[in-house]
Amino acid sequence: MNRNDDQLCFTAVNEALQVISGKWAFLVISQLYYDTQRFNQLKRNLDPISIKSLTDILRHLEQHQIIHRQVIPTIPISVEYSLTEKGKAYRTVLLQMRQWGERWITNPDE
Amino acid sequence: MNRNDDQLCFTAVNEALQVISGKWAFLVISQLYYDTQRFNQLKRNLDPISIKSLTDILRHLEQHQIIHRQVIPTIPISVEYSLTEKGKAYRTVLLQMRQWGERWITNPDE
DNA sequence: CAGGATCCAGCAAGATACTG
DNA sequence: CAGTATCTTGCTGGATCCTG
Repeated sequence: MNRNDDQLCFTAVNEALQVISGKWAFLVISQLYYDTQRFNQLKRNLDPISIKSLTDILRHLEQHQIIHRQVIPTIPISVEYSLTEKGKAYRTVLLQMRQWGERWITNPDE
Repeated sequence: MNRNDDQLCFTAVNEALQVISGKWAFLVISQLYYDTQRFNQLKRNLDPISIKSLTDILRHLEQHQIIHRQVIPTIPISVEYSLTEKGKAYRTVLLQMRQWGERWITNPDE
């Protein structure tokens, strides 16, 4: 590993940080990993999230192309949210966080 | 990779997220990776950070045992900040973020 | 040099009411 | 069902002044 491999690129890391900024982004991504979900389904699973917070974070993730929003023109309308490839790839970051967390929280003294 | 390897553990991931919450934590960790640094040295390198923001984030990282604070009783006093092992290990998370960022920002369409 | 204390603006996020 | 609109509050982060 040379110095370049080791350096952090501000732009790249910052983009990654913005994706999970806020209180709920990580949980939304977790929810969508295994299933496409509709709005109210997400709301139930993320209880006690407010409608506003949920819509805000969904818009945020959509702008960053982490999730895809598909409107299904039934009556009443329904909207499905799913992870994009970019969003699915983000899981490697979250898994690395989990690893670090487990290593240093569960067994902090080893 | 079985399902368990793939699942995100809320507590572990959340701890990892709290570490880099806020605007400056990531940059402080970057700064300290190669060198121990004193307060004003950090302040210069992180310009335009305010004194308050810097002290806040240093306290925050110290509480999470990411950095170590050592007072050196010279006159005037000087204080050295360095990464703990836990803090150094966090770099794997940031490097994973960099990788993801470079893959999906620099070449978003591949 | 390395902060502590105080004040304040701006944004995040919750509660509530309403709509196609 | 899936939101939008509005109001309100709590916290983040910057500016300024002060200190051992």
